Amino acid sequence: MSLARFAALLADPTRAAFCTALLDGRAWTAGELARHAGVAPSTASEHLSRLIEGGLLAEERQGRHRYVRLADQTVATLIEDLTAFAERGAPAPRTLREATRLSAEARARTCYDHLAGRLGVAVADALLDRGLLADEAGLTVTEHGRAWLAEQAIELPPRAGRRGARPVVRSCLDWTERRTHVGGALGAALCRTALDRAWVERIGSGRALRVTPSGTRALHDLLGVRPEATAAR
Amino acid sequence: MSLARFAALLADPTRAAFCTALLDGRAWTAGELARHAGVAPSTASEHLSRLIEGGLLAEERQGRHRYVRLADQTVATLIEDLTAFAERGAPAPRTLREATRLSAEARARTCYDHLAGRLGVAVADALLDRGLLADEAGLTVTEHGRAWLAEQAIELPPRAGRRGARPVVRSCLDWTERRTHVGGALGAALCRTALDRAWVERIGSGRALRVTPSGTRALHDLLGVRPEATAAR
DNA sequence: ACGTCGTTTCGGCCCCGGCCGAACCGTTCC
DNA sequence: GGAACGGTTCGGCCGGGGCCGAAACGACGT
Repeated sequence: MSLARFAALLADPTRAAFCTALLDGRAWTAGELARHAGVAPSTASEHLSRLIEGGLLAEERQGRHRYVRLADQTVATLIEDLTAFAERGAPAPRTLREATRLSAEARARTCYDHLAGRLGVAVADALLDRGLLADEAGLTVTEHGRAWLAEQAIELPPRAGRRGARPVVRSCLDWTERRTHVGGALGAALCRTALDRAWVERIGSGRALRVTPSGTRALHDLLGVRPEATAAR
Repeated sequence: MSLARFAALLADPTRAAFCTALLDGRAWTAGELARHAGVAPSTASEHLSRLIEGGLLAEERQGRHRYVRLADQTVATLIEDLTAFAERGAPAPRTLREATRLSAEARARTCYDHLAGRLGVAVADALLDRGLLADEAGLTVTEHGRAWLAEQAIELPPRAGRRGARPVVRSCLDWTERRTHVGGALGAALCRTALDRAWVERIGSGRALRVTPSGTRALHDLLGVRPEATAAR
């Protein structure tokens, strides 16, 4: 596919809205996306087919539902990068609602399937500070780190690290912080754990997260993440 | 600017052709681009205005000429990334001309203002092997490296490394090799030196480079780059 | 001063593609 | 079986935007 044809997939407001919504890493149904973007179901259906055809989205049919999600992490990164570029130098948001959403996402959000925003960066820093990760020609999990993960009962997928599977740790550049945070299978496992154990919870239907009181404590006790790092300003 | 409006800039075959051509890092005139893309000068003029308005291109007026180039390195990276994504899984080129061009670009090419392709990766590896660069939380020039650059009379711009100026070394992911090569002010200086001293020369009007015999010798003597790394296959 | 050349502006043409509603299909629930 | 529901297909409408040619503009060379 040519560059132009590919870019055209994201060049429509409705399709762009779909992709932005899907950045939360969850699978949405066709109807949810249609309502979210304010178009008729028939319109949404055609858009989804094109996005899937173009390799940006993956679908999963269940009964009468059509679930779609971003095809993989690289798509999520690409869309975040493009958005960051498009929005650079953008004027301050004009509505309070918008300002609140942006501020919440800057504080803590999901980036496809892992943690981003100040929370994501703080966790990455903590893992490096404690020697659980090392930064030598790319991030790697240390021996110490493996032991810690086992201790915390944070499980990586069985095939993690094998040839062909997704890398265990992948650094991912954060557009709000301009800092790297932890992606890859480890990033996904950490995010899943944080949601499962109610360290964080989703705010509304978007990508923004709130760190719960017990989460604040857990992150501090386990990783030394300072509460200020993720508190509302 | 919204994601959709931004993507729309690249979603037109003519504008995409302009950006791809400009990936060679040089400044082209409006007329050259028009002929290159096969459109009327008036059409090209409108496209250029939109790309500049959108921050993708920078212009410089000289007399009756309008020179344009990519706005900066981040734009070049963005376009290379998008192209790589769009072309993933693309079938083998259908024409001999196309196959030749791709193979030449994979061997050695410019990426905006520095060296890429197998040549770029080989040079980056050589700099690391010889301890002229170190990879510690990002690439940095070592003491040894500074001395070597001075010895070779390869000059960095006076403000290099100062706050606000472009970083001295920036690793840049190569889409053909899936390996990092050297960008930033150092990458630009190395590329300029290689062209000035006729270690490499441009093939035709594109981004592809040929390593000259004296270049092969110089790269081997100075950096230990093996001739096979950049010879035609 | 005059012609040439690179570029820009404008008017007008035309097609691509996004949108909807209506009809249809398959699943689920009663 | 029938009704409700999510999703899809199709036909038709409509606007945006890419294209060109004509005309104008400004720089340059003679």
